[in-house]
Amino acid sequence: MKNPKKNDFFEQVYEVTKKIPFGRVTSYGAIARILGSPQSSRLVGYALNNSQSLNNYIPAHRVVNRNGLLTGKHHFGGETLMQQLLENEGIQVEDDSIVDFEKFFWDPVELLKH
DNA sequence: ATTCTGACAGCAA
DNA sequence: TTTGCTGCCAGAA
Repeated sequence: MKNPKKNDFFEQVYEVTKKIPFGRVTSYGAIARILGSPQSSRLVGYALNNSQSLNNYIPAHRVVNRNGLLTGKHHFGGETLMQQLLENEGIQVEDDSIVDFEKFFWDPVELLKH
């Protein structure tokens, strides 16, 4: 995934998101950071939004903001769909916020070290 | 070509 | 502690 010049930013976001382990979550900022643009976190959310129209399965529900808040839940159709997806993976969600967020947080930087 | 818009993050009040 | 403003950068219009 180290090919910043030819790969689309969006595509890189998808790749990282797909590699989020089951039952783990990460943040928009973490993804932006791993792509070399720590301040493009907004673009990450923008990309995930676009990903819904793709055929690829992208676990976008595993991406939340830095506080573990389900800021993008409204883009999952229902009001509780995103939450249910997370709970289905064993992640507790309370008041649109992930319980023990730090505990489930997965930093994409893990991909770089083999 | 120019303007507007975010599924964010950081910092100032 | 909570609320609000600002920077960011790639698409869409």
